[in-house]
Amino acid sequence: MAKHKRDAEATKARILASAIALFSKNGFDATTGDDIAKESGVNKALIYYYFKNKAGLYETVMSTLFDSIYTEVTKAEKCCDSITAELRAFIETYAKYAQKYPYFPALLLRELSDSGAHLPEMMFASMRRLFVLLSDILNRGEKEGVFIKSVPMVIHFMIVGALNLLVTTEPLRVKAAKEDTTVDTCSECAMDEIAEYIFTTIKTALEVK
Amino acid sequence: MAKHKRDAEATKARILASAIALFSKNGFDATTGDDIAKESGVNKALIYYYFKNKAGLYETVMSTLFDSIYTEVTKAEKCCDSITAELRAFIETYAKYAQKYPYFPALLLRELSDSGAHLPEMMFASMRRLFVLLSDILNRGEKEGVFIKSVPMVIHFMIVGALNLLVTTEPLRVKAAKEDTTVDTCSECAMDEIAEYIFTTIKTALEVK
Amino acid sequence: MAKHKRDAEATKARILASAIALFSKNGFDATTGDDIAKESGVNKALIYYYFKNKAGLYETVMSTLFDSIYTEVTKAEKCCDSITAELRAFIETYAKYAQKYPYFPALLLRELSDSGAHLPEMMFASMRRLFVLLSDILNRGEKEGVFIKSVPMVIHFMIVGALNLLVTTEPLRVKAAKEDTTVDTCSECAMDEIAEYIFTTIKTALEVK
Amino acid sequence: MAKHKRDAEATKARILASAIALFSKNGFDATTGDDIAKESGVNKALIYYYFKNKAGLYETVMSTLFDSIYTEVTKAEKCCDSITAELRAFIETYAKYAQKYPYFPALLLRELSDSGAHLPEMMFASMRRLFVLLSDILNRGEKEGVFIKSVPMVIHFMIVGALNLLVTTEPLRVKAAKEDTTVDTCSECAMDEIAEYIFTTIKTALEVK
DNA sequence: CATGAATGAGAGTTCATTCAT
DNA sequence: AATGAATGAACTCTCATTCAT
Repeated sequence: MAKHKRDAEATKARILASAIALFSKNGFDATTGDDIAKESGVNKALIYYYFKNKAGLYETVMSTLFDSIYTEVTKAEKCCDSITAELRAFIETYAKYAQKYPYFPALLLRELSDSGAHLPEMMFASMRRLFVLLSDILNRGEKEGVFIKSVPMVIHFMIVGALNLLVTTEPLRVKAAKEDTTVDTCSECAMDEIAEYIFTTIKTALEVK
Repeated sequence: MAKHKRDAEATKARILASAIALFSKNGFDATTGDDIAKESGVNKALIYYYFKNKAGLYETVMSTLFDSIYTEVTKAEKCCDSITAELRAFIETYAKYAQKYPYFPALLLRELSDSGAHLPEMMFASMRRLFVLLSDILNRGEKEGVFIKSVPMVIHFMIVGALNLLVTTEPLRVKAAKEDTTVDTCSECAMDEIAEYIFTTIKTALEVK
Repeated sequence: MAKHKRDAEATKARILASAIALFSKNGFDATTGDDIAKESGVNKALIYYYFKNKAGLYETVMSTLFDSIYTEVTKAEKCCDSITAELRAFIETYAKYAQKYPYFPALLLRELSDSGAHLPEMMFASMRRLFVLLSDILNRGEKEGVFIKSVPMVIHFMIVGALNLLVTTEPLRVKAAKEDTTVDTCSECAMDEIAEYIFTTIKTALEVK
Repeated sequence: MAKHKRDAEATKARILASAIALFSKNGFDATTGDDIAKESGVNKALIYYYFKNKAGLYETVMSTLFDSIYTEVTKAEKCCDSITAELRAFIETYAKYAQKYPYFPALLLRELSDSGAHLPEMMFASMRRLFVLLSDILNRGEKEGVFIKSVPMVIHFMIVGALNLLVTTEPLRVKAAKEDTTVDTCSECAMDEIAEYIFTTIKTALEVK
């Protein structure tokens, strides 16, 4: 009779995993409680038991993802001996993450396109933490005479904006390439090549000659 | 309430204007027919009379905006005598447009974050036209020996991605600046300064020395 | 500019014709003003100009049909020299009419299945007139010693009920015949053969031997 | 209002019962979800919880009724020792059923008047099963030399058509009797008398003399 | 006579959420 | 911890009908 063993943590995790997948595929509004229940194989009411309500579940989803990317980027950054290498690590890691969890850029864009209306504090803080990481690299570079004086916020958005768009538009770009071969939409570029190219571009622009 | 004047074009335009505003503020799902009717002061059924259904209205909204930006960018580009000036015009005009219609980047991001699931053909075509414009500038620059060989798609997304994010995150960045003064989120940067800075950055990266 | 000549009668007739066709195909509820307007090529508002409202149009449709069948049956009946021939004429004419205007039985059944809730007086009177015709035949036959004493209402419904059902179920019976050849659904019976068979059956049952 | 007991079967049955009553009184289109909800005392959304949608509920209603009548007629038929008695049992049972569930003929007529446009397979099959029953009686009668060769489909419709019309028109006939006493609309005939009369008529017509 | 524009009322359906077990 | 039953509030869309020209 008992369909599922009474393992609170496991159940909660299953709900969360399904929620991540569905929210990123369809967005907040288009994802229903029934969808999540079905996908995770639990009863709908359990979602409310564990996460209070839909918004609460969404918050948890977003924090989980942000924490995860922050952790990875921080880790990657440490193991470098030059500022330039740190910059490359930042871009590479973000790119890898965006590729590994392709739903993350989608969620991020969606969230930002709301002007952060629903953006809870925790998410907001997580986003800032990521920016501070890059900002710090650029500032140290400037002090050490490696980089010229820059506007980190803009550089950050050039990197992150480009990576997010490249990931989310991939299917579109492939489609475009098939329909019109005269325009190169970078439909066959690998993510690490792209990351390297962005790194080179930014480096060229900022480097003290 | 006030029975309305029987001016089809005006009424249709009022509906469209309200729809642009509301879709961009709240997105497709969170904008209801009642919202649009109230905002535009018309009877809800009229929306269906003129636009068949909600999706039809949305499509019209998006095409209108894309046509509009394409027209503006094309116009601006013509009046230049150097390739570099053309690049500057492209970036400046896009920035101006994003500022003039702050809902546009929001809608664009939202649409792209769907991987073009709902993206109708017309919108897709419009997006590509815009990219072709920049791609052409970069390619001509390369031929004339002004620019090094580049990957236009990535450059395009660095420009457009940054501008979109800067516009949509503005309120967030202002908020962040108030809470934490140690990190500069470019909260007081003017849009034309930002455009100029992005132009300089890209130019520096691409210019043949 | 003027799409249609201003011929009141013609326009009214076009509306009526379309209404007959559509009401019979889809019933009262499922037929919309827009349907009728489109089918008849006139503006929707004109329907209200000529027929007050949807119910009014429906009434007119039904009276028109009933008058028409009553006229035909009366005409047919006159040209006979024996009571039995009159009975045959009644059945034959009803059958012919039902075949010629296959929507009529449909409308009639639909109307009756409402227990006459919407049935306006005029229609009710028309229906009764038809029955009186048959009732009179049977009564005279009884007086003249040709027919046994009968219950005209039941005989009437045996005739009319069978004919109506045979007409309306024709497509169904054809379909059934294709799917299962072991049961004969009279799918290839001609309407006049059916009429003759019903006549024979009733005659055999009522005839004084 | 009164929060309801959590008895799924009972609730479902209440919805079904109300739906049977309302669909037959007002037809498919004129019966609203609100009507059914109110009549059955449940929340409107529950209808969709149990029956998916309005059409699904309708289908269930029709199958229920058809199954029920088929069961009754089959049962009645078994307990007879002569073919003639079987015929009588068929007619009597159908008449009884039509009287017991006066909405059934109404629904049937309505459904047929659509030429089976919405008629789902199950209903179609049920209708055929009923006819096969009568067809079998007549064929066996013919083989045994009791009945002359007949056209079962027409006989079936004479019986069923008459019974359906007599039940559904009852209020109309009573009304007619009050308004005009010169025409006998069988307004005081009992259903079993009518059934007996139809049986006698058909028997007289088909019997080998 | 004829039309396009406009409206109000309601219909079917969905969904986040809660209750009872 | 887990579930099926139940609810209320919305939401999209339709349609009969009327208004203004």
